[in-house]
Amino acid sequence: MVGNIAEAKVPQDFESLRNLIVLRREELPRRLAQVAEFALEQPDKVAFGTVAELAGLAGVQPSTLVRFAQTLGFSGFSDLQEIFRARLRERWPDYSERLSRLEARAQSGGSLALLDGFAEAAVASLARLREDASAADLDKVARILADSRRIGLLGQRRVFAVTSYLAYACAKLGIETQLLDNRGGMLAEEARYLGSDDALLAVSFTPYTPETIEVAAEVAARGVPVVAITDSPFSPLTRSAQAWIEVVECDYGAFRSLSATMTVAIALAVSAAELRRAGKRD
Amino acid sequence: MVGNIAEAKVPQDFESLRNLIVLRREELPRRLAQVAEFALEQPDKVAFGTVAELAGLAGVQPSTLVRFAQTLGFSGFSDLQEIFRARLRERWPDYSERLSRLEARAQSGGSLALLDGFAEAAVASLARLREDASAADLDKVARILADSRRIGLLGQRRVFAVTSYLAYACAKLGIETQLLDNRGGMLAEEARYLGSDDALLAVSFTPYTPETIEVAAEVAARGVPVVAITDSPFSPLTRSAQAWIEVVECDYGAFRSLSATMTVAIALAVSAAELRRAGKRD
DNA sequence: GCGCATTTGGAACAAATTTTCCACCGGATT
DNA sequence: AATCCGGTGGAAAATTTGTTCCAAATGCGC
Repeated sequence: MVGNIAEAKVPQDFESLRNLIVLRREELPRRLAQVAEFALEQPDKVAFGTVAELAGLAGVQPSTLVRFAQTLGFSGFSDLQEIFRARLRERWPDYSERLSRLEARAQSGGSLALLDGFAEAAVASLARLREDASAADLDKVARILADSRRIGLLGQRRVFAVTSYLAYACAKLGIETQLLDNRGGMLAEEARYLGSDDALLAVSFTPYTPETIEVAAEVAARGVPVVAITDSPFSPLTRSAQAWIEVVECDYGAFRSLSATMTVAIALAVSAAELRRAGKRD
Repeated sequence: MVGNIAEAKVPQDFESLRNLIVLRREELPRRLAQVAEFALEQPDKVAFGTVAELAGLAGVQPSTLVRFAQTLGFSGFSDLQEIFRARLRERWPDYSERLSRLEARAQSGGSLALLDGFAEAAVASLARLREDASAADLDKVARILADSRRIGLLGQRRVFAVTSYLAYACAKLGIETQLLDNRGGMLAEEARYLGSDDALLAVSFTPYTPETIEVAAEVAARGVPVVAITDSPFSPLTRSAQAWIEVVECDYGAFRSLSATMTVAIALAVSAAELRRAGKRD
């Protein structure tokens, strides 16, 4: 007989697994207790190792590991290991899963549920942004923007909101901008006035708007510094850009959040303004 | 022959692996490129999954994964995977260490610190939104928007980003809109075309843009339903609006976040679209 | 439009890993 | 002191997993 029939349920997350192990530590036989200690001391190793490796590290036989898992109520060692792996994977509590659960709820109801969903997606995007943001990239982009006389702002369709917001913020910050808004279909002409002492900030996400890509490429070819905010290193924008920032937004339903992008945008604008002020003082 | 003999060396850490993949993305055949994108988008999954699982997720054959690894210079998929695992292992130094790193970079200044600050403000705004949002108000506004033939979108200066985003989203959702963008200073004239079977969604925050207030009042006086997103019950917009939603954004430095407002906006648009669809079915 | 080279899918194969099984050990009980 | 019983080690079995191979498909240049 393995384990105690009375034990309510097998733990599904690391927290409860840990509690269970601590609780039963006393009553476990010698070798199993040895495994218990090892597991709690080296959870990272447990997540990655094979049974044979871990058995070696813990100083027991492979079969003991399996027995240990079964004593805890798992069907085998693999099931137990999955919990250790999930712990590593879910650095911040699994957002994709929560989002899909929210999506289910939204079917049933009302605009509040929708709001919840979009808010959740926005928070997730922001969390991911803070986790992944690279200081080097941000500084590089801000530097280029700060050193330019005037900044062209290029973003069509969904991200036009971002560039128009930037146009407002930059105006407030005393940075000269030109919002390339494709008014009258004159995007290419609007971009023509950017010179090599100016800069272009291009924003585009999948599916990339062709005009944005083309104009960015054209401008870059003319020797104007181009920087970008985009969603993947494979984005066609990265070919034209001297520096770029990667922003991955989470979707909810058919719509993607814009919060992380807006946040990056405003941070860049303020950062560039500060660099300018610092530069002027010299 | 797999890969290019000339390629100097196989990457030993995630950073250089990432660079290599980005670099060679262009010249890779279709399926291998597909794997490349998947790998960079879901590095966590790659770290733990088996070849078969990952092949399923990436939408390719198991053999393609192996080929991908070999093309990059690894002997097989397992070698490649080891790098993804190492990344995950090193990523979790400690929880406390990560927190202090966040603190440290806030102190250190630079654009990362700014980004953190703005992200923090955005998250706070979103949290507050979810606390305070009233289902009744949301539903009422959505209802009015759903019942209108066409929606006028009014928002100047800082919140123009919100209305222009709404114009995009509504177009996608099949809702007819008119973006009142004050082009050529013709705001009042643009608004004149809204009739009593249309609706106006006005957005304005302190300090309220006078034109927005005036146009909203004028339109309301003509019997056009007006709804609003604003920041206080005392906002002048609430006088003209049949229903409104209160959104309080947090500032960081001199700039206020827009995340909560954008989130409310998109939720309203989708909600209105759903109500319309439900209505049409009757 | 034809032939070539490259890429792709899928199945077969080999290696590795997990799990099961059983004999043996050691301590407690009668 | 004999016996019983849970615990343990190790090896064998079963399963899973990574890799290789080859035929079909695809794209490309002539």
